[in-house]
Amino acid sequence: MDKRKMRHIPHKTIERLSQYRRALLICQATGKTHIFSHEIAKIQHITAVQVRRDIMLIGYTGTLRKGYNITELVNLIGIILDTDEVLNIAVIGIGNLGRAITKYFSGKRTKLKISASFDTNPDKIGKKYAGVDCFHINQLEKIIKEKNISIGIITVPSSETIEIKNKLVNSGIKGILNYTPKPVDVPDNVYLEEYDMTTSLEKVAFFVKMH
Amino acid sequence: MDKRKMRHIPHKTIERLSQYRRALLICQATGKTHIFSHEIAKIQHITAVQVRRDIMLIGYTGTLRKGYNITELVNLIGIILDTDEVLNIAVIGIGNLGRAITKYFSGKRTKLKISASFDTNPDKIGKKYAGVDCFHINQLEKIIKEKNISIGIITVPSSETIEIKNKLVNSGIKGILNYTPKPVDVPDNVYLEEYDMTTSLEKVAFFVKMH
DNA sequence: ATAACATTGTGAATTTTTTAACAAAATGCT
DNA sequence: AGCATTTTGTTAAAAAATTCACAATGTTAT
Ligand SMILES: NC(=O)c1ccc[n+]([C@@H]2O[C@H](COP(=O)([O-])OP(=O)(O)OC[C@H]3O[C@@H](n4cnc5c(N)ncnc54)[C@H](O)[C@@H]3O)[C@@H](O)[C@H]2O)c1
Ligand SMILES: NC(=O)c1ccc[n+]([C@@H]2O[C@H](COP(=O)([O-])OP(=O)(O)OC[C@H]3O[C@@H](n4cnc5c(N)ncnc54)[C@H](O)[C@@H]3O)[C@@H](O)[C@H]2O)c1
Repeated sequence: MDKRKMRHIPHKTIERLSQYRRALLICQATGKTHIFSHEIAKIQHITAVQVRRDIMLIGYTGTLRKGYNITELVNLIGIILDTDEVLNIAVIGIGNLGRAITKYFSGKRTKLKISASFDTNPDKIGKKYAGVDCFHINQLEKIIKEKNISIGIITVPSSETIEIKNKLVNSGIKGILNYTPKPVDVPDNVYLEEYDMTTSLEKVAFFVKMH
Repeated sequence: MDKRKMRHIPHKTIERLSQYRRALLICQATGKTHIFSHEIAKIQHITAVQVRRDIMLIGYTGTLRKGYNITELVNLIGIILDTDEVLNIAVIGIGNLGRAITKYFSGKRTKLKISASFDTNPDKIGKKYAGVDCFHINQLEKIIKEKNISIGIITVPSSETIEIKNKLVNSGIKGILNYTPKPVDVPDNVYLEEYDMTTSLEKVAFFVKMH
């Protein structure tokens, strides 16, 4: 699967591939070797056609009446989503959310590794959280370069968001995942993703209200 | 804006309205009274047409060359998204993530209120987190009914997810926001939203890899 | 007063995403 | 072997979401 072809995979498919892989790994752990499109669909609350279409788009082919080989499919998704080398990640702000994230990723996916965390609180600096060292924020640029960190996750109080974003951008970060409720702007060469659970919750509230 | 009309608002617009409101409230706090579509667009990293289209869909009209009245627009979004009464929410599992969420919502939006939290750890039960009482999980059904809770946020270890989901459904919950990496199934009358940051992070990683 | 400009609102066009429909082929049943 | 069933892969159709294009019209500058 070359880069030209990968460029044509829709954004939505990329998201679903990540979700499929998680579901597949869970199934794999139960000893299953093959899975049908409708089984994946059930887990993800989507249609079987959608699953088959996504799998078709990445050029994988299942076996008729047997379904998809889980190991092969997982590997192929890995070829598309994962980098060749481990991708190093930093968490900025090791409060409740930062710790939840760090713990969640520790010793998990091989290709995504939280390699450092940063804070300003002297009680936290020098400690390890889920095995990850916590450094003072003014070491950010140095450590990012040293450890070849390419993604930063922002979990500081929102008053600090802009400053942290600037520090990350100045350190040459490639991608930012911003979990604070303060939207940021980044240069074109930095990929930005923002998430605020207020939106998820308000969406649930809206559809609850609408029955 | 009656319910019939609201049903025709696309899902994506609902999400963006929530985001617009957050951005508008921030702008409002700085003393601004009006805002242009391209200003909202800039904050949200989308196009101005998209903003105008969304605003058109909810039936609001700006002033030519002056933009949208922030207060009026915020109020109208409130009419669409918010329930009339306060909507009570429970957080199940008051670990790192549960506490981050509880803190984030405490004393924030008037219409969404975290009214109770639940855990099994005896050290946590009876305590308050960001002003919210923590109860033992076997009080779930009782408290949900007593406090008229309609949405549950699941933040327990993923091994417990299914059990908690079942307890919530049996207690008559209307909506579930599942933050554990274990996908769940719910009956048709319960609205479900799931979020796993692995997907966000893998998406960032993918686009970083693609330049 | 006039020209130049900025901004909204929206019909039409385009693009993206999802769904429907069904042929092809493997499996199992009788 | 023949038939019914299941499941994939894909083409075509439909639906949803986004963007284009521009008329309408208020504002500012001269
Ligand atoms: N996106 C979401 O859904 C969501 C949910 C909950 C919370 N949040 C947000 O996440 C952020 C963190 O929430 P939390 O509950 O973990 O808060 P917290 O107060 O527990 O943690 C913030 C941490 O950042 C550190 N910090 C402060 N200034 C810093 C700086 N300049 N550089 C480095 N570190 C700094 C603090 O010492 C603290 O450890 C907040 O902005 C909150 O609003 C987002
Ligand atoms: N969606 C995401 O992006 C994301 C990010 C980080 C963590 N997570 C997930 O969120 C969950 C919580 O993470 P965390 O770091 O807060 O974990 P944690 O261990 O700090 O918290 C879990 C809490 O649940 C409680 N608990 C255990 N069993 C329970 C039960 N049966 N009923 C009620 N409470 C129970 C524990 O006592 C603990 O307080 C995990 O499943 C984790 O994988 C999701």
